[in-house]
Amino acid sequence: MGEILPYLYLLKIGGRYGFSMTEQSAVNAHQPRPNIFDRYVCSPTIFRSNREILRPSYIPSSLPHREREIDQLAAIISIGLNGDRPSNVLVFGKTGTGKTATVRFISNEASRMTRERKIEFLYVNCCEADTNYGVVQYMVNSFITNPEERAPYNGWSMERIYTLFKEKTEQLGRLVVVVLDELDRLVYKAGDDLLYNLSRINDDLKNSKLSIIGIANDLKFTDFLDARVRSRLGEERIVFSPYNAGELSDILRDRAGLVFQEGVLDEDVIPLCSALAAQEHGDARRALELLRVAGESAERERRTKITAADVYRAKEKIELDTVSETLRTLPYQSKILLMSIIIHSEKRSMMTTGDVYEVYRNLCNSVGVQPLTQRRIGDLLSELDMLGILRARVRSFGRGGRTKEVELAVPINETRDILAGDELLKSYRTSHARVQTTLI
DNA sequence: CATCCACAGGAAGATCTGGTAG
DNA sequence: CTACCAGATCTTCCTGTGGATG
Repeated sequence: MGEILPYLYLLKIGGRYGFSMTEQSAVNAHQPRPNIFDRYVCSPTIFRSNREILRPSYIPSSLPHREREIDQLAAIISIGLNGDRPSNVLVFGKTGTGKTATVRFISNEASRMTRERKIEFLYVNCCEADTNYGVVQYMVNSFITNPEERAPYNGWSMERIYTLFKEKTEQLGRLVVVVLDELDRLVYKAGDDLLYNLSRINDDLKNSKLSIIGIANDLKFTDFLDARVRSRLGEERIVFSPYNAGELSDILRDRAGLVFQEGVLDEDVIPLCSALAAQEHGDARRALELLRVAGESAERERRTKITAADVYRAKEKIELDTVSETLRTLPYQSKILLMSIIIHSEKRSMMTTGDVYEVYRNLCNSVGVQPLTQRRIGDLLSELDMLGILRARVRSFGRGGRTKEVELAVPINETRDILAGDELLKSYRTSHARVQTTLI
């Protein structure tokens, strides 16, 4: 019998609580006695239509400053409308440069081009389906309408699910364009086996053809591909450059016109959102988010104007929300580790892997959890560094050895509070005093 | 200039999870 | 029930190393 690890159960607690109020729930609000939601369901003073238009999932009817890229991609895909197989394409660009929007735009256009659909687009986000099996399973299931026939999340062999995918593609009898968004993530995590198979699938297909559009942030990910895969996949390349502040302003103005009531935006709001987002590698997604959150905060306070101050506040809110969401969804062991770092930070802000590990072991003991090995903790520290929660850099102290120097990169008190909101708190509160004494 | 500390971090493989299939 | 699957997580074992120090 395997040992039961207690953290598996404790981990379940403290999940996500964020309920978002939908437009529909507002409809049921008129009742004889005052409803608690009344004061939130105010008259439309700020937003005039669906604020979803400001979310990244929304595909607008035109994409300003992406005409060249749209042309390039359309030229490639149009080959498919004549019954031939378009080249595989790799699309590169930083987050929020309009890669996904452009590809989706093209796929929408291609789909309504002819009455009988000649091209079937399969969109897969490789962040959500982030394993080879996961991607194929997702693609197979998007062919299947009957829920009882859907492929399971696990249990099947890779070969079985891949064969089914080939069969389904073949049955379709037309061009299938597979869009693999965030492809670099998949390759880093799961290698290029799937790409190898997909890129030569046409050898086995008679009635159908398959093309691949790979979307990636990182230009260098192709270095990790097998040479054959690299040449087959990168038949065409399109690079999206970041938007500059002026271009971001155009995008924001377009969308703001659709979403906001006339005259609610102070004139410096859009330039400010654009400037802030331009600092972050021209991320349109960020610019739109700033605008939306600023609008929501003005609405909540029942004001009729959105000001620059709202934008600055939105910026802070977004940053804080991102961090606290990351903290809340951390695995249990990482939370214990982070708590150890906080405990140590109260004495000294800089620490080495060895320091952290000692505190961590003590904390595990007092909480009653089996501690992980130092090797593993080293990896977890690197993960927390990647998430931006820590700063961990490798440093040599000569004869003092070579180690990671670790420092907390988020505010200590807020972080402790968020971690303490978890079940961990109960153990931590009771054990805190003991841990403190064992440290000295 | 060799030594040596305190790890870093790669490789391989064990263990566990949540499933299918016979 | 057993055999098997993919993937996540973690351990064991290992070689490598920057630079202060004797």
